[in-house]
Amino acid sequence: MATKTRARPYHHGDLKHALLEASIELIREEGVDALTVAEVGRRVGVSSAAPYKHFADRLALLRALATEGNRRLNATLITATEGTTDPHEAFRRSGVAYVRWAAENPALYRIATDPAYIDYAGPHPDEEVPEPLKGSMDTFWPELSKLVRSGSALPTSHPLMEQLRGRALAQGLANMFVSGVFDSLGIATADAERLARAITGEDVPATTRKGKTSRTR
Amino acid sequence: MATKTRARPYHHGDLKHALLEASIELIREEGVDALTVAEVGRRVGVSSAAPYKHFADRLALLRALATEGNRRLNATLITATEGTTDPHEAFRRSGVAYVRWAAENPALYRIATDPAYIDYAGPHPDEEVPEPLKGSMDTFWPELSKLVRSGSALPTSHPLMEQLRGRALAQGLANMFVSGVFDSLGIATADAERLARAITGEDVPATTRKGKTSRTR
DNA sequence: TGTACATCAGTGAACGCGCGTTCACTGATGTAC
DNA sequence: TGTACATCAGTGAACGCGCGTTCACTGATGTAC
Repeated sequence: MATKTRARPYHHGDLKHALLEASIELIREEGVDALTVAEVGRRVGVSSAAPYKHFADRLALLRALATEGNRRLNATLITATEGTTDPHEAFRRSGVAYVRWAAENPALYRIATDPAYIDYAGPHPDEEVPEPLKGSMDTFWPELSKLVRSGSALPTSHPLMEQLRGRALAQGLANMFVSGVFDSLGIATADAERLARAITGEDVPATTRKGKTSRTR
Repeated sequence: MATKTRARPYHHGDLKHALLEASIELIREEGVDALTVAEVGRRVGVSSAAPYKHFADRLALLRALATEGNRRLNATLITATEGTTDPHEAFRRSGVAYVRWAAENPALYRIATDPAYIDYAGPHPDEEVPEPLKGSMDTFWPELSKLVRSGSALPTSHPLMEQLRGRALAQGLANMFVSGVFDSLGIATADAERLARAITGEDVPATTRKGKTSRTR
């Protein structure tokens, strides 16, 4: 999709997509606050009014970004669980993948989980339905809602409690990465997986330092 | 509007404190984005330039807010663990208190944990040292940093891993509340504690609906 | 096949707005003698 | 005790800025006949 620097076609071709792409790059480089309609247009090499042909307003752009972020995150989770039949293992893998994705895409992760831009009750009527979001764990939140609101007992071993614990764990760890605690402590992003594994119940072996010649593969 | 008709004293007396207080109220009511220097001044009934006599710029105000938020959160945690000698129980209680505080102060919690406004390596040189922050768990992050960077093994049962797990759990759950998932599902903030307990390993009994003895659903 | 015309996707200038911040000022307070 | 003066805390007007958004426009494309 990388357009070569030939004489710019008078119509962009796929401006909407390009705008989203540029937005993602922008927030990655300069943070969420740097995202302005004008700047995104600038990056794509288009007038500051052009984006309004594809997004009603700034909020619509943010919402589209959130949708795209969730689409990518979800795709990552699905990929991570491929090849496993054990649901427990699948759940753990997706947790690790979740943390890693968040650590690698902090800005987009933030937008994708910001209630201002998403709607847990479903997509906004004026937005396209994010197909892949209708994943396997789609029923989790409604089920949890019903359980809690019924006022019934919440045994620790309840499947929903265990799933919630797993999600909270992953989200909390992801949050730590995104919030920059580790950065300011000098812990590399690459260690996300090690910590995630250790926390989710796997004994993580020592790394063979100095030269990165890891024998254990 | 003019608040009390009492002849306004020409000097406010404790404007700095009043500005922080007004800021907290403002973000609680209208969200973090609504926080502007001008609006805060307006709320206190003071000119828009007045705050600059106490805060160098907008960022300094935000940082002071973050510091104050952490001070309050930490005080809450300390209170929550009073009266227990069992460190395990103390840790769990502080986790529950953490989630509850975050659920009740979402906007302030956000600012207080935003890396843009805090510095995990210590307070900024131009800021006052937040005394109570030097709490009991002060050594956690440095210790974790040393452990991870040493590249040594990370057994699941390692005390630091267990503490990190607890923190991630609390932070994840807090995040869920702050991010509004539960709100949009109709789960009341009051249920924060029940969920937090269930997740941290306590079997939570059914609620006896006071006043609402409805079995009919 | 060519022509006419509707529609689409961008342009570029302009706007109003509220923000952060500065500045010269003034009214009140503290203090030295 | 009073007086003089430095310092402090707040005022109110003003500024430049960049943002979001609108608007009349134009160049390119699609389509009916």
